[in-house]
Amino acid sequence: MAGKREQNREQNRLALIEAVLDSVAEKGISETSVSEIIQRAGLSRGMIHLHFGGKDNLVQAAGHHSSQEYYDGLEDLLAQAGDSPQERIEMIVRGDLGERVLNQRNVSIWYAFRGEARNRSAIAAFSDTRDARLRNMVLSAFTRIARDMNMTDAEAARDATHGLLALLEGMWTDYLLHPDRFDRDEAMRITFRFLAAMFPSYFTLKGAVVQPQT
Amino acid sequence: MAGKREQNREQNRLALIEAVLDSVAEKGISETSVSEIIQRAGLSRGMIHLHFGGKDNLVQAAGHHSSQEYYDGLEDLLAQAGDSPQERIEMIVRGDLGERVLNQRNVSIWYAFRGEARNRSAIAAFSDTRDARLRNMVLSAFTRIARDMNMTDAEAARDATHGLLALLEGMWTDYLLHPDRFDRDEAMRITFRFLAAMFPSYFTLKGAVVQPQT
Amino acid sequence: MAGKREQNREQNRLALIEAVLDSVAEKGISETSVSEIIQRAGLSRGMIHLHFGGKDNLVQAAGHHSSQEYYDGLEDLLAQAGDSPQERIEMIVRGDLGERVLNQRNVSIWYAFRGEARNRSAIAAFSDTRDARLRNMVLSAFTRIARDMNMTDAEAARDATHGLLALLEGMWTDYLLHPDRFDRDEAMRITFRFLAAMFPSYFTLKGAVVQPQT
Amino acid sequence: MAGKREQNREQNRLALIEAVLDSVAEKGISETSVSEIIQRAGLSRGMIHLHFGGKDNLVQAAGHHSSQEYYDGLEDLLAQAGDSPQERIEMIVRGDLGERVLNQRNVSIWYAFRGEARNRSAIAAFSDTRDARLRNMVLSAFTRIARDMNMTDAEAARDATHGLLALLEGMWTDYLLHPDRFDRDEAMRITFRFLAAMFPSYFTLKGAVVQPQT
DNA sequence: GATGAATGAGTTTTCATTCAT
DNA sequence: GATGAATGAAAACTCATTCAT
Repeated sequence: MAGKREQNREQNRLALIEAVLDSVAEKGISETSVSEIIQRAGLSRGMIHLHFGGKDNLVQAAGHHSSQEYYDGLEDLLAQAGDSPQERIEMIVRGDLGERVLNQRNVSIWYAFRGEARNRSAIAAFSDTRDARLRNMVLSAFTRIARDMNMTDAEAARDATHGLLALLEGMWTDYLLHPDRFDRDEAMRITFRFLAAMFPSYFTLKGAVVQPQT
Repeated sequence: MAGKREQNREQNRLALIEAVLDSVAEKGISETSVSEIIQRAGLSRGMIHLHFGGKDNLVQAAGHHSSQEYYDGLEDLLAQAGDSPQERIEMIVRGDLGERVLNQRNVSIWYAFRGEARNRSAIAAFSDTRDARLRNMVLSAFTRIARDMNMTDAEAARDATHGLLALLEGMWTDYLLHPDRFDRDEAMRITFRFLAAMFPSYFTLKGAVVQPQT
Repeated sequence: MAGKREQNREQNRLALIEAVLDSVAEKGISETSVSEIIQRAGLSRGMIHLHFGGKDNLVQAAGHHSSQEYYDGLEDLLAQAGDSPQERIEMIVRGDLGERVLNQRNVSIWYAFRGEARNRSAIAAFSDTRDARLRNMVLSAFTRIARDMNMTDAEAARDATHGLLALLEGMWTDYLLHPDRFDRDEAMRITFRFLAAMFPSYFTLKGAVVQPQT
Repeated sequence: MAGKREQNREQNRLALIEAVLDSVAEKGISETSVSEIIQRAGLSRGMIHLHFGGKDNLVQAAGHHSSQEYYDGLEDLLAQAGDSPQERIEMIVRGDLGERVLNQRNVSIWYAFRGEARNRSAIAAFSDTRDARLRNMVLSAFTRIARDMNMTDAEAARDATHGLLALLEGMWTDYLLHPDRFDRDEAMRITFRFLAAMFPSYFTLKGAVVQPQT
């Protein structure tokens, strides 16, 4: 079996990354030691330096991996979304606030990495390109809606984009600080309330208005 | 002179706290070592244990200090605000997005502590009690507005509170990740756009509507 | 073809030995790691243990190889030398200070092994047995000269041997410490000056006096 | 006692250096680990990094120290030497081959440091200035002798200097490789034989001719 | 009270060796 | 036979804390 070793190699790389993410989520970055990582991964000490050349690189790779997973998940969802702009936006909101993405582990990891300038900037390069794509998707959806509504306010679509994404970010922070009392439905309702207030015939408290607006 | 000693004591305590905050802002929590702190403060190694009994306590005190400063600043602003609920809310928004509060140092510190908060409950603590006070101020303002508007939706005020605070949080995250391209006026406009959409006769893109609504 | 395999085997052994010598010359013994060696040799990690049973054995073999090369070269030269004792001595001097033998790589290797020799008796060993042969060649040449000169001083030949070899050693050290400013001709002249001073009618500043002394 | 701590600090620095030199002499550089050093010095692990910032720096400091001791010792001797050039040269020879300087420990250390390019070049900078001073002392002594002898050969004094120092180096190598069979008197006799051969009325097999030469 | 040299537990890193493929 | 991923003992280094001065 020729590929087995190669396959195992990749498996171990991934096991280390997952171990880092688990540890970061549970104990925080500063308590994520090499010993902690290898114990969780059930691998040997030397492996980290073999595959990543050092702990720091591994931690960064883990940050990269986590960010990649987030964007991949979101883009998967969008591929399934309907064509109307409001449906696409609804999909993003539901994705971003859904259990698969917004959960204790992810939120802890996300904030842990953001907490230190070092990791922040290391991940930023990659994250920003993906973020820009997401931002543009939202922006083009809002632009279509604004055009449909014959809105004269040139900044409305851009502000709505910026505002929606900021609101979703804020929900994540909420979750981080109060995971016990966080209410997913409430977060969703608040978000749609914001959308409904800005684009009344396109959104309701429950989500997108799917029927075409006459 | 006993008073002078006491005064010096307090000065040193503060110098250490500020040194921690500077270091946390610049290097992050995990690179904020005792050596880093005393070098910045220009004080001796033993000082930390003399005044705080250990590094962890000092870091915690620094976090506490930082959050206290934030809420103190906000309350100062509120003391100057008009009586109307929309003015009080405007004051909070302007305070939260103003230069004095929303700047690189503060944002870095805030996120650094949050990144570790999950694991160090001691750090998490100070974020909470005060948080409730701000939340209640906003909630009571929105409740008054909702009552004025004869809103039937029982959750509107609570949702608006939650939404506004989340939006502001999101703006902070924006600033954290892209301090260079952050536009304070845009953030303000977006926030008021959200408020204006929900409470049209109380807010405009520019801020609170101060005149009484007939 | 069985012979080809055998040939390849020998090729790999040699490649490893040369890689060790290159690394020792450039980086020193303590920085000559297995990784360094296999990278230079372009062979696999396991090869070292396959052929030599471990790194230490390989390093020792490399030292042995290097010293063998030195003595082989010297004996080649002597085979070409004239019969007279002064010619044989001249040959040794020219060989020892010539480019083929006295060059940066060799000197670095030589001193690197000597630096560790005291502690690793295995390394010390190969420096010794061969050394005796060289010493005896020189000694017998000087003994013949001393007898020819009717020297009464019983120790003269032995002292001359010891002195000449020490002088040559000293020249190597000179080269080691200042390869840039080392002057091969000067080294040669000094050596022959020493010989000419001790055995005036057998040596001049230029080398051996070849004509028979009446 | 104000200076006691400072004094202790210096004592510990020195203890570490001596421990390194002992270990290098006995076990060689590659087996001189931090654990080995602190055990010999009876000090704590952290001390090395406190005083020297790392093992490498300590090892280099030790090399520096050893070299300094050598030159200091030699210069002390010269201060006691007579005025005549032959007496000064005799002093250098006796110093260099005497027990205080030429002993197992020193020779092992000297060659260990020379064995690796890294240490060699690190010490070279300092060593070379001192070496140049020594070399000049010898050169000026030989120059005076050559002038006294009305020697026409312009290079004689320079060659004698170079040759003498090379010969002494060679004796050290001898000692390194065969500490058991090394004979200090023989080394001395050979060296003076070389000097006597070149400057007959100034040196004998026993040393300098002190009486003025008519 | 203040200092900063000293400690040593705990962390990251290196690297010769092993062994499944 | 050859490979190179995997191992883990041992190495270097960091750093909060202590305590003699």
